[in-house]
Amino acid sequence: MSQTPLPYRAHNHRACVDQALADAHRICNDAHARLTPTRERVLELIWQSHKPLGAYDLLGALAQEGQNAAPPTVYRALDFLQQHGLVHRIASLNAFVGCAHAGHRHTGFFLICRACRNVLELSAPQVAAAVDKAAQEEGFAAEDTTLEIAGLCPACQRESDHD
Amino acid sequence: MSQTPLPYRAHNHRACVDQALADAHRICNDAHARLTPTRERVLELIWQSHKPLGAYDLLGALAQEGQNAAPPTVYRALDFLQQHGLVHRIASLNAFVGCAHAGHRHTGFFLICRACRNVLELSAPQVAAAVDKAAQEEGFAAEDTTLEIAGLCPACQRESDHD
DNA sequence: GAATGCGATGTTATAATATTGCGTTCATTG
DNA sequence: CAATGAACGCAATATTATAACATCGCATTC
Repeated sequence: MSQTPLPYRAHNHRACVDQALADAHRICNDAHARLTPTRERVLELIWQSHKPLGAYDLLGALAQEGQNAAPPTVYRALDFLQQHGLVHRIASLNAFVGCAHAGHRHTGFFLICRACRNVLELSAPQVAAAVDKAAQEEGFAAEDTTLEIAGLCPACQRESDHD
Repeated sequence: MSQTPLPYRAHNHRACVDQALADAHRICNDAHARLTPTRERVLELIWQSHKPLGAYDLLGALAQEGQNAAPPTVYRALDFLQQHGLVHRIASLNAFVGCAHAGHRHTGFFLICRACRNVLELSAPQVAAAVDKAAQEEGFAAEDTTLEIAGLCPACQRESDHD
């Protein structure tokens, strides 16, 4: 784990995918959950892309590989992966990304570049704390937080300066 | 209808809807935008419900009133209302709510009760600040923030205690 | 008053996303 | 090995959203 490489930073992508898969195996093993071939393949596709993938993107990729998959196949795999904290759903995009902190408790939080479509997952305790505090002041019992920030990543800001 | 409680607080609902419509008229007037009958009716339906309404809920309501509306009619009205800050889209629900702070600059932020489905919109500067800070630390230029918190409102927490 | 431009609306079709239900297969365990 | 339950295949359908193009009404201008 540690040192998780990020979209905005060059990294050895193959290694990063392998690491994610290895983590997933470990996590599922510990949870007595079955990381079946389809589930693993879906997770791998998501990590390979490193950008949010829609369910039907995944479906298309599986179809190309000869797996005769229907929508439920993909949605079930995604449900499983979400339940085990291996992927996140980005509500504002109807798409899925690999979880950068699988296995850790965290309130994820996403920076979504509208230009290059990369997504950076942060785990910012001070943000989570501010949110919890605001909720508590209303007597609200928070269970699940969706926090997605669209904008421009550093690289794409430079790009748009050139115009 | 009647007596639909404003999220977590009793209030005169008819007056609350009227107020929202009056505000909307003023805001559109100031912006030289046309709050046409369909747009106004959609906004009114949203406020009357006081809970998130889906586009097809609205479509159904319009149909019942004899308006022969197709999906684009509703989506266009919703686009207009969003652009003028009169409604918000709740990404995690694919639904729409009236904006509680129309006309004010704000980064909205929603507490969504999973039991009664009421939504409370907050404008919490300290949360917005924490989010901006975290984004800036990554060099990310934030443009649009989606912050939606699902959980249980105070009333529904008491309900579930009774079980 | 005809011509023009333009925002709003109507209409049809279709795209994109997601779920239900049911029967079958397969791994595990007793 | 039989029973169990999770996972999967498959067909159909539900839900959410957009594209493309025609039309209407109204203000401006000639």
